[in-house]
Amino acid sequence: MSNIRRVAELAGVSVATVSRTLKNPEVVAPATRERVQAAVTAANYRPNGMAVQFRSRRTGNLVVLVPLIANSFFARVIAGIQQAAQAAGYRVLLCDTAGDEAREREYAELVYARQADGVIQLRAFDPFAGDPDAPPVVNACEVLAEHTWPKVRLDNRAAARSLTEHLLALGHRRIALIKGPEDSPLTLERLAGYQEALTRAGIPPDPDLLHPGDFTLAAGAAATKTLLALPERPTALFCCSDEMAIGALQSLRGAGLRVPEDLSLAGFDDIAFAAYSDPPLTTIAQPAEAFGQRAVALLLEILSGAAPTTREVVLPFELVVRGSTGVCRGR
Amino acid sequence: MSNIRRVAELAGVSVATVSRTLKNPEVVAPATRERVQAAVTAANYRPNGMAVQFRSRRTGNLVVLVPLIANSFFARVIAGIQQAAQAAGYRVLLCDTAGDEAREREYAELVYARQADGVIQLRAFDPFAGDPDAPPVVNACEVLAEHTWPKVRLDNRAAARSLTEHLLALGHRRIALIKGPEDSPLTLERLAGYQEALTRAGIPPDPDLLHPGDFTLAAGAAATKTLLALPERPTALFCCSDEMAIGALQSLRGAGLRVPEDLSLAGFDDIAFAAYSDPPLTTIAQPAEAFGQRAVALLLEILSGAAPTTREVVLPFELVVRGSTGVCRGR
DNA sequence: TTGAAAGCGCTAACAG
DNA sequence: CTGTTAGCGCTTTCAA
Repeated sequence: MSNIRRVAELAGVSVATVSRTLKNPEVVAPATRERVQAAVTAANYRPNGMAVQFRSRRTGNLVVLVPLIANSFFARVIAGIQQAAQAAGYRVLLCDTAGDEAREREYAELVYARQADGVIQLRAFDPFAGDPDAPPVVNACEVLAEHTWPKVRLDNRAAARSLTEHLLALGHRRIALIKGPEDSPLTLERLAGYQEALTRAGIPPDPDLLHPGDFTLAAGAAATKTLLALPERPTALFCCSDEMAIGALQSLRGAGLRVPEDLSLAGFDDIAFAAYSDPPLTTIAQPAEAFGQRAVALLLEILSGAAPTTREVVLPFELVVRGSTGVCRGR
Repeated sequence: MSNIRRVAELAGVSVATVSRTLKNPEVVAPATRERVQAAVTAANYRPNGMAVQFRSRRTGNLVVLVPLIANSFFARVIAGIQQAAQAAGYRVLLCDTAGDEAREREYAELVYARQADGVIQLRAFDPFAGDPDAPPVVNACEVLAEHTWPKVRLDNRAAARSLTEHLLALGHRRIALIKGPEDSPLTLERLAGYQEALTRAGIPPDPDLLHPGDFTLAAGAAATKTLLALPERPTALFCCSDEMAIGALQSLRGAGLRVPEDLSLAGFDDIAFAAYSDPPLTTIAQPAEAFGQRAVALLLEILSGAAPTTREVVLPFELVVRGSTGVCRGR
């Protein structure tokens, strides 16, 4: 594979002229330009990306830290990131952190090593904690409220409130909540929204109706079994992810309960499968791809050196009512 | 951020010695080594990755071309790739090709630009077609049979045959097949396995029972509607992906048909949702993560310059029988 | 065991 | 408009 010098020789010009022809063709005389272009073709020349990066001090890479790539929701976020990054000429270095902070730090190191220009963190964790010269980071999806990072988030509290109000409006009074992991900001925000709605409706909180989960199918199924064993069964079940709701559905069937006749069920995320369960799932739709796109936009803004115009983007959610929730007939 | 020169000054040695201390500590005198290490810490020095790559002509990056990141099956393959690459000190540049050949070529270009050392292609397409000095590629999942690339694949034909035989053993004679895209090798192989099983059972092929799809929920639902409208309805439905099978389930419910009493249903892939549908899905389990891991292993082998020991890895499948298939009671 | 020196391939002043 | 020149930060001979 040939280098710029060979092209220069072939075209009978200096390497500087070749470089210019490639980057700023307009400053090169048409005749010269054509000669250089012909030489480029003849030599099958392609600039050495490593040298270009090295020289121009810009990698064109973005590191993305994802809790779990295989998750239906994050997969869509990643698709959005991917698309926006590509459109802007950036590449995406994907790291499935699997909740492992060491691995997360390892990838974050790439920025120190100048292998990437910035980071998109999809989890509420700061791998650069306490570092004075931490690189540019944008925090999306699960957000660290107290941090100064630019954020892209949903109003999870309002969303959870909205869904809970929907269940209340159907006459439900015993509404169970299958949460995310105990310490996750997502969990806390959604729990707050849920409790807010109940309080407004004058319903005292019942800790028995709260159950932690980890957003997976299995967690939803397991939590549901526990909740069904309560002396006074809930009449509605609000799961903090659609996957948990689909898991819940299995346990409900196992217990011989019909949805929504015996018990209403709702999820969160509106993944593709939500519309295909039996019955289709009432849920909160999140604009997953938009999370990715907006995060990239914010990061590129920072990288361009412009004063950051936005510190926080709050994306809209939508309550999607399908067949899994219905009027409370119980007790 | 400091560079190697500053560390050298701080430690009172040459830059060469600093470099050696970092790469080959054993060739440096212990006393010197310690002085250098102290200087590295003091200066908070981290080697400039771009310079290292440039100099050593190795990027440590692998490009992965994925048809669709959001797909439940590919998400698992990617997780496997990610994990194996990380363990070997490689990073993954992920490209969601969305079936767009131009985009695929664009990412493939990264290798020419020395921004990546090799490519893992998860689709049956050669972005380097006709190029004499094409970079190292490993082809996994959907494989281009006629190509010389090392491959990691499933025996799709045997898998489809095995599933079809399962249906035949249950007494089914009219078995419909919802395929993948018409020209995909995956489709052709699975179709061949399906037909082989029918032929062995002495059942003449019926083109009406074949329907193309694109592996999505929506495609499964749509194809099923068409198949149910046939004058003589099939008694079993074999979908080439679990997502299509779950989509099919919706149309079957819509038509008032019970599974498996009125019609047996089977999928392919064994995604997590397959065990949670109603009824749970009979399917072919693929070792998705292993596809990724083996592909990385093959690629690294090539990159290391060793003579390639393996040209093809065929991974095992497993027929998982769940509740969606049952004895044929129809007609 | 260490240092000096020569680049890797490219870009970007600065002259001309 | 084009060429000369000086590196970017690091690795790696080659001598000492």
